[in-house]
Amino acid sequence: MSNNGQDRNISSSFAKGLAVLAVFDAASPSMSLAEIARRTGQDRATARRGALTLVQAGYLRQDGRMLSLTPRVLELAGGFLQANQFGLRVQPVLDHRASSLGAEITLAMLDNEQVLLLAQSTVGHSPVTYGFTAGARIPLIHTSLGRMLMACLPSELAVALVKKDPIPGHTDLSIQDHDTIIERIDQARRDGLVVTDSEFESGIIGYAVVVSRPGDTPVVVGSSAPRGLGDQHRPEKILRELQLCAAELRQAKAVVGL
Amino acid sequence: MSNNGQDRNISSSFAKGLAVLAVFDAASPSMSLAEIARRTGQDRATARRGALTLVQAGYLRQDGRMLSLTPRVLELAGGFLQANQFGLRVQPVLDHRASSLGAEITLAMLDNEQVLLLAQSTVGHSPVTYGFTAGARIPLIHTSLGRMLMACLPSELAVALVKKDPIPGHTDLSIQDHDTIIERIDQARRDGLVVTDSEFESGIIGYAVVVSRPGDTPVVVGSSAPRGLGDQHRPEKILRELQLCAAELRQAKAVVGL
DNA sequence: GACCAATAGTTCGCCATACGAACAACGTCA
DNA sequence: TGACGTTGTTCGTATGGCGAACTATTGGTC
Repeated sequence: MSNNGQDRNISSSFAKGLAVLAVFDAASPSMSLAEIARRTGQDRATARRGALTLVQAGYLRQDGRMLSLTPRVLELAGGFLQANQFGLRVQPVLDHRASSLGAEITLAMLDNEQVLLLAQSTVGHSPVTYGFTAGARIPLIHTSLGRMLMACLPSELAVALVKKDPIPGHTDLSIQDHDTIIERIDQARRDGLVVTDSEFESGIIGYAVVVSRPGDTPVVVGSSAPRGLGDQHRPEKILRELQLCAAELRQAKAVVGL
Repeated sequence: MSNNGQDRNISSSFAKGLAVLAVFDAASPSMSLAEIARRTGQDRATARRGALTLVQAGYLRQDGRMLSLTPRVLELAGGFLQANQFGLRVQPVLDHRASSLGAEITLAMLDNEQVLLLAQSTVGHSPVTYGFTAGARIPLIHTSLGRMLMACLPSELAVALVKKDPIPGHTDLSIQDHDTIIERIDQARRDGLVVTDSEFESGIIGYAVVVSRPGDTPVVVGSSAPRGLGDQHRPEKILRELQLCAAELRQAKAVVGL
């Protein structure tokens, strides 16, 4: 058979190998060959070839039968971060604002129907630390960042995303109803900001505002604070600080063409 | 011919594709197909298949004839960072110490005969900002981090690294003589610390100390300050703070088995 | 510890797939 | 305008990857 659906321009072996590399995430930092095969849906032999190639290239490390990522994968991300001048243009803004605010600020965008964290400020004595880092992924539906990102999309796309999967419940305050969530997203679109309360982690209030200009790839910044802190952490102050942060990022032309 | 040197366990197409992904660095954030082919030493057609596969997988973005990395590559690094709990164990230590010190602190290791930056503290009002980020690479020979890393290696390995390439001169104070550099590395091994002056960037003094335990993969922390600052930035204080930082990282068991 | 079952890792013949020479499509300088 | 260097794309061929079959390892039961 001459051409059974495969594009001659795409290298399927390469794509399968990439899938092996991508399957390592926070939930499974170290896996056996069989596990990799299961998670990628590949034949064990195929997964093996991919993994051994990654080991030889230095991206994967083999301890007995377990495989895990090596620091070399950072180099791949480093290319992106330096190309977009994150160190010069993004991080200083996040850090400065976070220090005025006294809480972490996170920069995020949409990727693969999840929230992809791009950068994170780090102030010394933040009251709340999740341990999320750049490159981590968090859910769309029940986070302030995710809601804000969906609000940047055309309405029908956002609706499709919400209705796509059954909605999980992270806490007992997680909104489970499709229509209520869509309504919140619409409101976020009108307001240009989002506040969520205890929907992803109990007792934590999440805030988010838009960074990107309408039409560009959606990018947002957000922050979180435990419920019931003193005057200093009033929602208005946090949101104002986030707006300032977003404005500075826009001005620095830091997030163009992501 | 049955087996002309190729290992049946390694997928050469995958390895070539990875080379395409890895060729994007700070110096060339956006490249044409022909340029990728040249830099990877691959045939243009091969480079094209690799690049198109990366585009389809979402790691590369095509604007006209230029290709550049997408934020999705961060996800790969995210897996590593989360697996090693950088957000929880490393970043807070770096940030806290950096804030006492009033200067950035960088965590680094050896990769591919260069210094690979693993993590970087971020204090709001640092006097000196290079804009380096995690995943960036800097030279071995003329940086404090690099010298300290080489000092962690068996002597003959360090010597081999120094003698391998002709030594570039970044500034007019860069040491150009093989033997002098080897001597400095030996001294670093004895002292457990390194100080360099203006060898990589003029007017900047670099400091570095070891984090890893002897026998483990070498990991170091370092900092830099412009020459001629006030009392607060005396070398002793910086080195003491770095030693504290290294001790805390060891205690947090944060950098085991990299 | 001997047995078995289930699961994990590895080999090898066949054929789908990736290689690269050849071709086409731009630019661009004389 | 025509000749040339450069870049992107096609297609026949041989080579490298697929996966069924095999072997090794783990873990549970008597």
